[in-house]
Amino acid sequence: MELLNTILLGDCEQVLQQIPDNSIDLIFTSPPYADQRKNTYGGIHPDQYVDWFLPKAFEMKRVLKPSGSFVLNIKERVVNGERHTYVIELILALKKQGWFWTEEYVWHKKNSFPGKWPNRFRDSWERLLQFNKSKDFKIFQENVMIPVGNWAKDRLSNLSETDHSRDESRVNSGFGKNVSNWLGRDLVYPTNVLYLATECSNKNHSAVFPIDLPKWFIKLFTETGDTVLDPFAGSGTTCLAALELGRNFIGIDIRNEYVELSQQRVNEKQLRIPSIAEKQNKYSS
Amino acid sequence: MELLNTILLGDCEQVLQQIPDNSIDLIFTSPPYADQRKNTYGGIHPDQYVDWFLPKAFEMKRVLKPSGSFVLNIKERVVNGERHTYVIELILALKKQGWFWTEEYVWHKKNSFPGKWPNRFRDSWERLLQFNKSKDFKIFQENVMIPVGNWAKDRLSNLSETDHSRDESRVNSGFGKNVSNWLGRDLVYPTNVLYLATECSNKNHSAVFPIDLPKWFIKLFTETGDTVLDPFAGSGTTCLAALELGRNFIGIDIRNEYVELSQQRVNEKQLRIPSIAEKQNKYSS
DNA sequence: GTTCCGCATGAATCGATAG
DNA sequence: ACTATCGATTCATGCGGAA
Repeated sequence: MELLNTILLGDCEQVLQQIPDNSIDLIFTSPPYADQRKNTYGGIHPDQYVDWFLPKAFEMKRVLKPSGSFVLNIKERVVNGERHTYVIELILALKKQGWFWTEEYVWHKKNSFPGKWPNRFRDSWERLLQFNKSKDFKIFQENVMIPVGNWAKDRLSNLSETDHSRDESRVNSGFGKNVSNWLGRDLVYPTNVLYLATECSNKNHSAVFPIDLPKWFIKLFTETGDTVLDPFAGSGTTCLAALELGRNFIGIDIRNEYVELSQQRVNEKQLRIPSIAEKQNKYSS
Repeated sequence: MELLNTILLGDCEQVLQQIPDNSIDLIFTSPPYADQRKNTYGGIHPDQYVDWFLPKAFEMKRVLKPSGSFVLNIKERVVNGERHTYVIELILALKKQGWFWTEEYVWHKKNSFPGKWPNRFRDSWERLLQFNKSKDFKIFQENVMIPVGNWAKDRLSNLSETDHSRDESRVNSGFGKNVSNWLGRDLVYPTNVLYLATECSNKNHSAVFPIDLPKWFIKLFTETGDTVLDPFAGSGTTCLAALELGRNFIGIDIRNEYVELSQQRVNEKQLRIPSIAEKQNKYSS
């Protein structure tokens, strides 16, 4: 498939039609949040969000393998003093479309957006909704195992560590660590809460989620050589994660500048790490 | 009101009718989870959960003051390999009943229930749904402020500290700490994720949530002398929390052995801490 | 090379002001 | 009255520059 390892320009509802049935192993995406990035994305009104999303989800369901998973990163915004219901309505609508709602993971954000309001605190978590076509989906739980809880203790006793102050501790689900360093230690399974920080000090592009987020689900739900799709690719973080893990990727975005940015980030990565580029060639057709 | 500071026996749908309109400042409760505690509570089938809950919520809405809040601790269970939708359907139904869905807090459990399943990880979080009758509800955000985030940094640079390994730091929302120790330090507001442990070492009763959970919301949404209601009191943790914080409480449970247990726990607390008992007398009518 | 400090930067929300 | 825009608020992170 010549679409592999490219970023495609257009509305995913149309672009997805180029992709064959049952050809994708994992869809990981963070769609534009309702009415949120009005300036850059057109802005979907909360009341119309479900109707806007459903036809796209229909195509996603078609291209996903029966063994594949669909992970949706989303959070409803506050409208008129209360949480809007478009996300939970979307869950019900996707079920009606034939998806199984397998699980709801939580991304507990280390650094949430600051602010103070009279009736609420800072929003420090987002949903990661897992949907499946079949109850018999691929999963590789061992791939995301983490060192047993007392790692912070070991680390802090080693005084040569640079930044004692950053306590990633037991709530950290093993992100950003080279797990191979922990071979020989006891590994345990993580939970359905992922505790990690947003990457906010980016130079040009503002990734809305850290790369460790798609990486975690790519490791959990796919094998080397599988294909990952992000129909709302944005700055291309999902594609980059797939590339770094030796998976194929397909990205789609409706905004030309983001397609170019994603392609550029991916190209840089391929050049910078030849071993990955070689791997990549091996798996692309 | 002679009902104050008692645990009442019966189905809350009926018992609540004894309570006057607009007389409760906070409802904090963890209702029986669908089909979960079948042996001890009768067990409500997931598909009937909303219908079962709604008439009770109607009475709760009647007794709650317009300035009050209703906090519902709940989590949907897995049915047939996927998350059941009764909780999100309940949110929609409560909105239709006239409640505002102000916020969804997350309880991120430090120590979640152990176990291993082939298609999911341990469930490490629960929902804390905040509903209101009015958008102009009482809230005292200062009461739950926590020490500023660089706690770990300050602490770790002080090498005389005994327990470096206890990095509860910023994800800990101040639970279990005596905040008065932090006077003079900078305090910041917490987020909408509460990170605390379950209490697993109970003697006779199995509390489904730690006492710090109701305490946090009692401090946030009520003042001394206000009245807290738990219509599914269970082992009485909410009532105990209210008592310890100098609030009045009303507990309701349908199971006689739990009413007795709650009453016993409350009595012990009143005897053990005379100052609280005195306060209590002052505020009960 | 390390450590420390300062600073910009966010999937935000509310209330006031302006059209 | 209803919608659109703008300023104030707030804090963990990661970067760069300085000691």
